[in-house]
Amino acid sequence: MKKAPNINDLLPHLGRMLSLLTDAQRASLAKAATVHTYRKNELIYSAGDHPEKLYCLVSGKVKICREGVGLRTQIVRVIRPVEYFGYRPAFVGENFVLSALAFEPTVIVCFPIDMVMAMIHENASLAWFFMQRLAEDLGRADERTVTLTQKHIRGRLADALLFLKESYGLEEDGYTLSIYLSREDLANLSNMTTSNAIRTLSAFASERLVAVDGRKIKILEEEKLAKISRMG
Amino acid sequence: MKKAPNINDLLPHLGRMLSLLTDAQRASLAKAATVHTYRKNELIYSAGDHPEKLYCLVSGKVKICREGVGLRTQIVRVIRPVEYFGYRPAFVGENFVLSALAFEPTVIVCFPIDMVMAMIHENASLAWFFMQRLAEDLGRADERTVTLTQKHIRGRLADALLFLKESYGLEEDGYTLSIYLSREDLANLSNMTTSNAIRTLSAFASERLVAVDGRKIKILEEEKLAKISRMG
DNA sequence: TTAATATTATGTTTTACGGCACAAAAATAG
DNA sequence: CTATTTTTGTGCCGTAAAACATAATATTAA
Repeated sequence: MKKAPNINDLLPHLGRMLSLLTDAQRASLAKAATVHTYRKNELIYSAGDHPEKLYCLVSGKVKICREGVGLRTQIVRVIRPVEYFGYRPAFVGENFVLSALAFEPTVIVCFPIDMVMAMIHENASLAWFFMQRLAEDLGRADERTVTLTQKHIRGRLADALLFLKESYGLEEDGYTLSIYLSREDLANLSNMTTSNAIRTLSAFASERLVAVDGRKIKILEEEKLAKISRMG
Repeated sequence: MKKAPNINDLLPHLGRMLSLLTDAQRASLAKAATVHTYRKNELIYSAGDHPEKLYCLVSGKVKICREGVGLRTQIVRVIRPVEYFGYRPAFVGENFVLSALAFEPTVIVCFPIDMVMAMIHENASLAWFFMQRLAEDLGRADERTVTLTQKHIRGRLADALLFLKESYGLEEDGYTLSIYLSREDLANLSNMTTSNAIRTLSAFASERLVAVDGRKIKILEEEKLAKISRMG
């Protein structure tokens, strides 16, 4: 039963951000909102683009990536429903530094970022909302830097697996990660080569820490993975 | 001519943050403000502490550090006058994750963070001020992760040197970094061992990219350092 | 002053991990 | 269905950088 995405249907599902607005503000935003759907691996925005929109992920999964030295891609963070993203560069008058891509079929609602910023300037609650998001992201970014620079391969992969569990949760069986990603994505998330992601994941599988079936990954020994992550 | 730090003398030097406040707000903050001086390497706050203050660096230099795996320290960012710091954890109800230490003799003005947060909730301009700081820091943090994970030692050290120039500037001669730090600090900033920081700095010196005299570092070939940084 | 400690410097060894080559399997196209 | 491309899986090799060892200086303390 597929329905065409309709803004008015989606508005009730955009989290508590809208509830922080005055009725007038909410009405203007709703009027200016647009809905977009993306296919697997489709680009949402690209590093270098001028930011015009505030993005809200309604359904699907999104990765925020950075091209590093010599085309080496890093997955910097991931977005789950219902989260807002893509606002940081606009706040500081920069173009996008990171790119956003859909992991899987995805629906996004966009608002004009200038309109949102104008509202932030006259609505401290709204400002507070985005401050908290930024503060959370900054905390995670600092954490991530230490993980990626100081932990060894096993620690980094264990970290990535637990991070995916935290971010997107498990399927009904209580074990299987509900995101299926390629070994390459897994490598980009844990800052290693694809070969090493494959190798290390196999090692985890033979140690019965995880069970792997294609792109399906079951987390069998969360505690032991957490320990590996802590030890480096 | 040494004068005891006096709050009323310092208030005019706390940047434009105070100008965003109402007269009443500014008066309350001024009343509650405290001044603190720190000696070289003295701890300002420590990871795990409960955040109670907003810190404003009036004079001196401060490093924000993180203890990683097995006591390995990273310098995550540095603070220059007049910058505010130490507010992120309070915004998200966490304890400090990072520690702050004085690089050199330092004067700091503190405000009760609860009072500041209350003002943020009713003053969108103030909120906007901190949002911008967070957005800038987040951008730098993402950038830094790529640098530290993907660049080789020479690139990372070149990066650190240019970063120090950006952050604290040069002395009157137009070459000498105005911050003098130990090789260990330099290593912690560029995520390498002290030995490698020493070795690589010596290499830069023999290539006439920098001139080193103890802890005094002259940047001779900024362009070439920038190139080394870009190349990885 | 001498002693003790911290910092800087350099050489040697070890190793984690990237790079590469090449199958095997799976997905996609024609 | 077969052909082509993409993804996954393994093995081997080279090397960047950590680990370790040990001086040679500074710096601080006594």
